[in-house]
Amino acid sequence: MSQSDTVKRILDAAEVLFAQKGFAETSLRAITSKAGVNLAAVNYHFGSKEALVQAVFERYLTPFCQALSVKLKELESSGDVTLEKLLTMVSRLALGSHGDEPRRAMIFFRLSGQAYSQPQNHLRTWLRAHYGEVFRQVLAVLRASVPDVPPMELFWRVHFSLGAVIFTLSGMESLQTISKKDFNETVTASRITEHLLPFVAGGIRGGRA
Amino acid sequence: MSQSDTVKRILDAAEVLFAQKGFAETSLRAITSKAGVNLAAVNYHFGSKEALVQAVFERYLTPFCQALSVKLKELESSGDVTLEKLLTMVSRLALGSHGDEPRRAMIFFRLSGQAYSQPQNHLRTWLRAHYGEVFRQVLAVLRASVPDVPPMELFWRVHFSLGAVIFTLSGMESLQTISKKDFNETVTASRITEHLLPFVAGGIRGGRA
DNA sequence: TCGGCGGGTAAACAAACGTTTTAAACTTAC
DNA sequence: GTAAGTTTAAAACGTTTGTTTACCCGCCGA
Repeated sequence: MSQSDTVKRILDAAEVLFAQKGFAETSLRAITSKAGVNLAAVNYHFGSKEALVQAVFERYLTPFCQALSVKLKELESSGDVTLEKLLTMVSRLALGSHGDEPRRAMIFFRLSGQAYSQPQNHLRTWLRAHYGEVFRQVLAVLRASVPDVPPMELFWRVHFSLGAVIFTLSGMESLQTISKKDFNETVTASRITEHLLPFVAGGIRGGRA
Repeated sequence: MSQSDTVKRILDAAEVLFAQKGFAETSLRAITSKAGVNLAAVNYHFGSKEALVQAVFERYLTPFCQALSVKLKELESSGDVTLEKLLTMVSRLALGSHGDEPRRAMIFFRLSGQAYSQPQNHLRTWLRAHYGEVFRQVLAVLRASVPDVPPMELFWRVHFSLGAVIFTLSGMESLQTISKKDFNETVTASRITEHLLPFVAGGIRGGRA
């Protein structure tokens, strides 16, 4: 078994388990046994459990943010930037940039939800330090797309929207049950997004479509 | 030291630490040492750590839900139920029903955020079993207040709104830093609510105020 | 006065955790 | 072919965890 293979298998197992049970509740032994590698391999390749967590996010976010940055510049240079264009672009990227769509996207959202609701902010500060730049780029384009909304209002509405998105998508499975029972509708990430986009757009604009 | 005193001190310490560091990351030793009681007292009075977590929520939610149920009936019998009336009623209750306003409300929101983002759903199913009834009451009144919104749309929008509320309010402290720096505005729960209510109302109505 | 009983405590428990150490197996280069 | 370096394997390390045990104290009814 080559080196890169072991690293990849650890990351694959880790991201699934972290999304399923949380960071603190997932032991290295569970990860390595699911990955079919030795326990010591994690500390050998990553140094520590916390570094493994970061590596999981890194493998996810780095390509995503690069693609986002490119698409963002495309959109900006295209001339007319509307709120809807920006939102659909971001959501398409989040849902479809990874090959096997729904499974992977779901894991990504659950990880994000975990990262943000975790009280100790080691991970959040690390994320901000590494990926804050792209976030600011998106925010700048967003601001230009709704020039009527005052900056502070926009600041708040963005956070409300983020909450709606992450919270809903990371809790998708439990919603699955209710939705199936009450409305006989199967829930997928893209299905949710259809409902979510108008909600966010309306919220950002401030109740006036 | 009387019995109720020990139980109360454990609950007080536990709710603060749980909100600060999360359930899994808070040890019984940390709780008991903060509370100034013996380690074994937790298992003696509550049976297990999980039962303690439930007890913390129970002490919070039971009076809140009772008050909510009363106010809800008041509102219903008053005749004209508007969305805004319902939302301000709920938010006032959540913010002000506990004596020492901001500290306690913040802890409550952080605990809710933790409960909902926790992957294993022991806690969530327990909460639903115990307090789902009041939630359904609110939902019924809400539905009556916006008769134009189809049930399934409303279902989704409620969850989006819940996400916005819980996510934002449970991450208040980190927002504090940013808001202070960029806008020189101190963040309180009630201040957030001023921004949050129009956002939620707009979102529920579906972009049309 | 005695006996039991609920509340409280110190000490110990087994289990699980992240991490480190040891050595064996493999790859690579000369 | 052998030595150096890299990766895997198994075992043990020292902590920390939630929980349990055994004992002590003060009280109340008999």
